[in-house]
Amino acid sequence: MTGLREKILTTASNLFQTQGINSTGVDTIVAVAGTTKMTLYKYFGSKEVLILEVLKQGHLDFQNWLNDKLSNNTKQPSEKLQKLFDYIEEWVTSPDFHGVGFIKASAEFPQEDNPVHQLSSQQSQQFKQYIHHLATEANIKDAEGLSLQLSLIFEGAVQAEQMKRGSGAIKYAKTAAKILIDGASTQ
Amino acid sequence: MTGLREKILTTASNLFQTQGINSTGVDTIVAVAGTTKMTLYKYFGSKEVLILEVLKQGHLDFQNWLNDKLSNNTKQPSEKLQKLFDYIEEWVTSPDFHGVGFIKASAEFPQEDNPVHQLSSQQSQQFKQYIHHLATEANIKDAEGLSLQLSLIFEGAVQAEQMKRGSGAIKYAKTAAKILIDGASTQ
DNA sequence: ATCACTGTATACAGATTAGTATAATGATGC
DNA sequence: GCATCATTATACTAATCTGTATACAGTGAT
Repeated sequence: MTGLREKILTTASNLFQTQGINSTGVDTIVAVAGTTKMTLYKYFGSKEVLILEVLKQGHLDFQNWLNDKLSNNTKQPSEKLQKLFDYIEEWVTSPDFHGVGFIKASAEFPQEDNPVHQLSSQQSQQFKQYIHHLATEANIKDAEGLSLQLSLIFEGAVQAEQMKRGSGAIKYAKTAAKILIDGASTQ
Repeated sequence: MTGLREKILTTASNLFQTQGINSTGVDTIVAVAGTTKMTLYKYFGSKEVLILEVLKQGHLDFQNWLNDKLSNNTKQPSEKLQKLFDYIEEWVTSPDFHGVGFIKASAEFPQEDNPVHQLSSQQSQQFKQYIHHLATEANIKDAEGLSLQLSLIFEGAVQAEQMKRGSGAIKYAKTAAKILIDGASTQ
């Protein structure tokens, strides 16, 4: 049971979030994680691989958490959509919230042929599709439009919350989501 | 009439947008701008100063453009709010749109004590206040809430449009804005 | 005890970065 | 013709970065 790989992953995730990805050197990561570069490069062949793994892990954690919450606490499909932003608020305001990786990563790696950009773009679409899935299950007519709008609000709120913690942006995002969902439901 | 300072500014702005700020070296900027580092450092004391000037210029350009559009094409205050996102769409889809600086900058410089982060955070707030001003003039009751929601949608749409050009995100943002404005108006 | 394995420690290579020092160029005005 | 000024060209420093090479320490199994 090594645990070192995970230690490096979470350390890198935190540093990327607080210092930025490009501004965080490999030396800093191993120093904070309490290991050496040799070990890091054994588990992750390059810094780029490490970045990709951090993104994958963060996305997986979020999706699993959200899916569990919705599965356990709601029964009807329409309820899932309604409560979506309640759980997003819970996630964003939780003390161990360390940002949404793909939003920052796409800003730091804007070139479309870059693997990091491609993964974060893909994750962004994946999240939008998840909302789309919830919307169609809830019998929303314009599921495509609503899911795009809700993902816009999500990204905007996370961006705002990242920019200034405790700004309350997520609260207004929640009410905006409710309005848009109601509007799309009675159509 | 030098023009060199402006040439460096616009070149840097384009490169920051397409390649990222941290990924764009000073050597690249002067090479593309067709000048030398000596000249760049004469006009801008450091790369950080250059970044700040690029942000200031971009924000100024956007605000002037938007303000002129609203002043010339609308008469009643409520009309301004209604047409806000029409002009934002025009701005975002224009061929010389090179992104919204403060959104990317805050992602690349997440540390709150960083001057670049502070400026971009300040510009984000300034834009929100501008919407707040439009909302109060239009006699919106919860102007604070609506302006926050609209700025969320704005940032989300720009983020999405930056991530994938021509994604159509701005179209759905526009209808979302209309719904939220109407909801806040009849309250 | 020896072997295999994981991780440490440290030094280094090679590339890239921001920023500076110095000399040369070219145009303008007097 | 001469001085002034902005700009260029080029070389350099010093720091930082990713990634690697090498020698060493500890641990567990047989």
